[in-house]
Amino acid sequence: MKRILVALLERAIRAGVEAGLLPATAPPSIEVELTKDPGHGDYASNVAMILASQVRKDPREIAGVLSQRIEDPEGFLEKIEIAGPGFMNFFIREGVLNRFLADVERESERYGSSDLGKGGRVQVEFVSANPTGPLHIGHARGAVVGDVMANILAAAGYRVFREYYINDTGNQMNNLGLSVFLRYRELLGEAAEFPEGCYRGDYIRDLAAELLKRDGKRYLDMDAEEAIRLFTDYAGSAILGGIKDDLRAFGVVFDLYFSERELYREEGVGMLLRALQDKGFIYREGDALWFRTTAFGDEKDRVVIRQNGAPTYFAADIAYHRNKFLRGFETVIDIWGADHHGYIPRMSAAVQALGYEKEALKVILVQLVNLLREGKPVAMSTRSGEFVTLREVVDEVGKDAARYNFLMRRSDSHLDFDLEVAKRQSNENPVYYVQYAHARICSIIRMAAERGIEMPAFGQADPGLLKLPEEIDLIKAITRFPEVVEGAARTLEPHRLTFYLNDLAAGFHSYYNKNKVISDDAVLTAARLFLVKSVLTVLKNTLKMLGVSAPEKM
RNA sequence: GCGCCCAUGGCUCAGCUGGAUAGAGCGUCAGACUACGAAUCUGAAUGUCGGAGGUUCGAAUCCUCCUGGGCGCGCCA
Repeated sequence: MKRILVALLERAIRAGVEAGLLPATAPPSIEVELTKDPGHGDYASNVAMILASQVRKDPREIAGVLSQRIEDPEGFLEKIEIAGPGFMNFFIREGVLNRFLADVERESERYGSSDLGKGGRVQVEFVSANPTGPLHIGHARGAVVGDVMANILAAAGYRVFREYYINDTGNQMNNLGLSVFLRYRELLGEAAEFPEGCYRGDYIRDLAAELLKRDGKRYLDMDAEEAIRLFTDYAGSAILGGIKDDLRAFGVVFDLYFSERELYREEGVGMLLRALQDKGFIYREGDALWFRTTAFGDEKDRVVIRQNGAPTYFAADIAYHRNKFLRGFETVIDIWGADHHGYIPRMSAAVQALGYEKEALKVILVQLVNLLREGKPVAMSTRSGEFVTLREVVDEVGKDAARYNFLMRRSDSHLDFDLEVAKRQSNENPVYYVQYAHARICSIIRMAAERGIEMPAFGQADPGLLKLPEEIDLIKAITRFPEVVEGAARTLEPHRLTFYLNDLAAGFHSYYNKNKVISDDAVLTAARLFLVKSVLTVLKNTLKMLGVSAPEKM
């Protein structure tokens, strides 16, 4: 409906310009919104005021010109009122909105999808935690945000690819191998000092024990460096395997786990740097190579090759991002912890230096999660091994509650996650509110079937009977869904879905408590069943995008 | 010190990129099951949108300054 009104307004503006009643300025982007107050009609637009400010005329006069020029051959509109400082309020004729329920029936599980992305290829890279330990609660939020963002983009018509970057080289991996090796020696009775930077979690000891059981004590006789390398490989792949399992249990599946080691094959990083050097972005100062990121607005230049000849993390990351674009992605979305925000300018600089548009790289920052139990903070520290793992959270509160909770705030704001509240089956827990609406509708449909009432198709029901204010509101909410998905895709804000879902469920619950769907009036029953079925479809589609189950009973 | 983000009822947060009287949930108080599922609903109270200026028909939203918080400022990843 919104789109139709925008089109009508566009045509009216053009007509006004042609008639010489409006000057031919750049047409503003036309906005139409649902009204909050029924006295303002169903939809309202502020175009007249925008136009007025451009041409210095009375907005109400312009609104008058526009509303006279609006052609409405299909008779959507009851009337247009000009109100306040120059709003145009559209009153939709009774029975018109109901027609849009046919869209829901026709598109069914695809309702809400659009072709906004026009098949453009987008890569979403997320989680990307070092395989030095199991995923913890902090990673969980990024995992859900990335996964759902990918779902939203797919629904909005993009071809989406999910990727996990495995940071499997460098000091941290060495420390992992060393940590396991030290535990191994400890198991064999050798005293071990744990240097700074080592990992102390129980899983380290478990890995050491596995190696001991499998291969005995032969690593003791080996050159220590060689042994640590083997331990690193073993521990890294074992931990990565665990990470994959945990993610799968959380409903997060990647198209590709990309190993950083790939980048070093065939001198990939070196060649890239030479290419950048040719473009003049690399210079030598002292024994190090620097990247001139300041050319693109970074506050200082950054080292890519250290004095000791080793590439920095940044160097590898440049190569990785180039690799992404070479694979044909037009847009690359990275999901990072908010503490990495300072890294954005240099990554953006790198992308531009490689010759890509600044907008080709988008970064979603995800803030930290405060893990609570009954309102009290749970202590966390990776190094010491005291942390609540993703696996434990999923086991304790369940996938649905965990995922939903992580989407209840915009991702760049802090989130309190209370384990006790999340598993409580009460009104404090919003997942159930939505799932309950779904289950309730399923229950109504079951009841109808038991009474031998057939589920009507759109053509069989008389949607014109749906004229209660709550029914109109529900229909409006349903027609809003595709816009919500588009909005979430455009702004990269997955939390919009949970807010929408909550609204829709509230609308339904309220309606349900006031009105009977199934009654003696067969025709009315058919119309209402159709409405409720439409709500069900939207609930189901949204929950699916969130990766949350839609139970038929609970 | 410099840079980025944030500040909205008692608490936790939305606010559709400048619109009409700032909205939810939780908590509090008062109500609703002989009704398709009460994990639900209905109603009530609570706000100088951190403060001060500015931009304009119009500001929670944009600009400047101040206060208070978070984060970043490695040849770490």
